[in-house]
Amino acid sequence: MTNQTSGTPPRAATLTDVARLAGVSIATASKAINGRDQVKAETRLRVLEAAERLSFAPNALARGLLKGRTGTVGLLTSDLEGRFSIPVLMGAEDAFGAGRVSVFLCDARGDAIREQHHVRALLSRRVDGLIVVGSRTDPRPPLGAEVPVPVVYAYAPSEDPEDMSITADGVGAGRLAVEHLLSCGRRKIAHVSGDPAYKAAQDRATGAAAALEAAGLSLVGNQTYFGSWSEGWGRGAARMIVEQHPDVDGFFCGSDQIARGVLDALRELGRDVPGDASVIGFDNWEVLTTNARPQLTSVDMNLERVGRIAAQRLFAAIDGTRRPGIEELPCRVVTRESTAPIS
Amino acid sequence: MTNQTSGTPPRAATLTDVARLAGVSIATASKAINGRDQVKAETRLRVLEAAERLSFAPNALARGLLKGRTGTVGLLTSDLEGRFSIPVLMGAEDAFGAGRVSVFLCDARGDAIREQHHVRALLSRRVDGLIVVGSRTDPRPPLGAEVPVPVVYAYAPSEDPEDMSITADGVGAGRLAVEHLLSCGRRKIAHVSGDPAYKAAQDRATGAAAALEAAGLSLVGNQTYFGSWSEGWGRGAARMIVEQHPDVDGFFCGSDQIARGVLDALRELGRDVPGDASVIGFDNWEVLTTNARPQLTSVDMNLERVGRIAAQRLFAAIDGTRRPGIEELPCRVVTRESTAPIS
DNA sequence: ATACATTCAGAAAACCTTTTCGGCGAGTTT
DNA sequence: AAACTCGCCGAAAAGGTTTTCTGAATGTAT
Repeated sequence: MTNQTSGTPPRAATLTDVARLAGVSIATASKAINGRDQVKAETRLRVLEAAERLSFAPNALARGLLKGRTGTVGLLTSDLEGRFSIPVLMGAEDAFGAGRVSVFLCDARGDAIREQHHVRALLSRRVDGLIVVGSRTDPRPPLGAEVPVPVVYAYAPSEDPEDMSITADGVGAGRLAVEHLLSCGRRKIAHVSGDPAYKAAQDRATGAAAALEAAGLSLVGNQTYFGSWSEGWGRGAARMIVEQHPDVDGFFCGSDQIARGVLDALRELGRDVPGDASVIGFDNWEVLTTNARPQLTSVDMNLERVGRIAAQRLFAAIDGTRRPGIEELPCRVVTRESTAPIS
Repeated sequence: MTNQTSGTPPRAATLTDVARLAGVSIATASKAINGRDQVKAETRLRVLEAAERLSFAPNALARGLLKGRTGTVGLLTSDLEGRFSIPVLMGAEDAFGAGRVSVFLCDARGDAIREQHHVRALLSRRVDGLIVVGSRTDPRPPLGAEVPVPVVYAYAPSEDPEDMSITADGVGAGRLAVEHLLSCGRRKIAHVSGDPAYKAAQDRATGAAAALEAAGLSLVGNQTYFGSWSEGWGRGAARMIVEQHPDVDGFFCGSDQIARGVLDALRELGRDVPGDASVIGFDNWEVLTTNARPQLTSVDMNLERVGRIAAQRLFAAIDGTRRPGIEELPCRVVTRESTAPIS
């Protein structure tokens, strides 16, 4: 009999069972198990043995009911599909797991109604706090004032500056990327980005322009080439730029997909990377960066860290230390073969 | 005042509050809210109004404690990193969300110790059931007989045939892929796969061989070309195969990454796809398939469906209807530009 | 007017744990 | 021997909900 349909008791062991088996009261059993004093060493041992024998696990519901804290949090994501939520979620899950907190996962799939529904369900389960994970860095409407527990917004900050938000520093990322290209000796740098409706795209462009200006330079073509976040756009943009500005020697791409397209186009145009031009991508998406030819340098937003910090802020808020405002975490450049000093 | 630090009561409304406001007993309030009879229509209305005013949400902990059912399940994944767990997880979350069940997410990161720890935590929270999601189709050791709630294994089946497992039909998938190539009129079909240590790789090879045999054919080179799941291997394998078997006209690839490599190599060798050869990938990973040139036909394992069905089976088991055994769900071919009848 | 059925509201128990407080017995002091 | 102190255990309450059962009030039949 390997499964639970057979003889095993359908009911999990309770403290009463343990106490009875150990021959003590439930009060004593509780104290023994929770390491309180007021209990003789020998008695404690008896209780612990009994608990072991019954594989007793204290009922977290009862405990939560009593203490007013459940040790659970809600993780509300707007789309699991996209690749940005997942790392944030992993970071948060990681941080909570270490703190004996369990995580409720809800996917609202970008639907406000569903989101409200999930919030209600989570509150009814008496979560101690909430993390709301978005898929873009554009600010989003807050959940509403009705929520009686602390809320932290991750990646997508809240529109309300009084809320707690953790996100990635897009402007800084743009600066970092360009500075990296500059440090490779590149001077004719083009910026191929995605949909200009994304705040992320605008921020990076701002940072890139700032870094160039600080070096007394400006973008090739005096503009950011906005388009879509796809390989196809990367290919098209690269061809166009090379034709119009044959002296281009650096590409800052808004995503790794775009960068893959740029790399492909450059190869087909007979331009060597990184010999003739350096290319840096964005997102540091392993499957794209390490399989590229050459392997792609990319900006990593440290999304797991965003998730971890969000978890920490939520912890603090639950303990009474609220720190309102938007916290922008720095990104980092992961260097691979596609960027190198001019040879 | 937009946040929860200010005036709002720190305590959520309770049934007692509602009852007091409505001027009835908590028993009556409970019955009114839960739609039981034994309550005059007019009274019910008063109670519901009061509940609304206080934005009352019944304490799920108390309810769970009382009824012995919490309406929660645990979703135990071995790695969130990999791209196979996520869709399964989404499917399950979807199915549960619709059934007013909340999901605890735990990532064991492939570590058995951490897994045990999470199982204990979940049992202590009195989940009604457990779904264990793996990242490979190789059977995995079961959780152990100690678990007093139903368990369903998803994607990675349990080694114990008495457990409930839902996975994808690898053999069938291999057959489907080859049949699709055959239906395009291809006769010289090569199979480029990944790490032969994966059961998935073996199963698909088995299915592919069977389908060819049924057509009186055999694989190009009379073997599956095993390697790694990477683009690099796809490129290398394609070059080798074209050299040794110039008449090859179909490639069944073990992953979309491999397929991308194959496509790249074929283009560089001057072979037109799908003119000279059809190429089919595996996993139907959007970012790879739709950005490929030409867009890549691929086998989709319907992983969301795997997750949904797992959730349904778990539901049934919780309600007492256990259905032991491994259930292999069919895959499907998603046709794009890279496969077409010989022109 | 009496016996009875019917409708609706409330009291109380149960779920399981934690914590406070009272009490009992043993050992110590004078 | 009396008065203490100290260490250890158990009774009981609290937390919020659901459900059963009792009881009160009203309406109906005789």
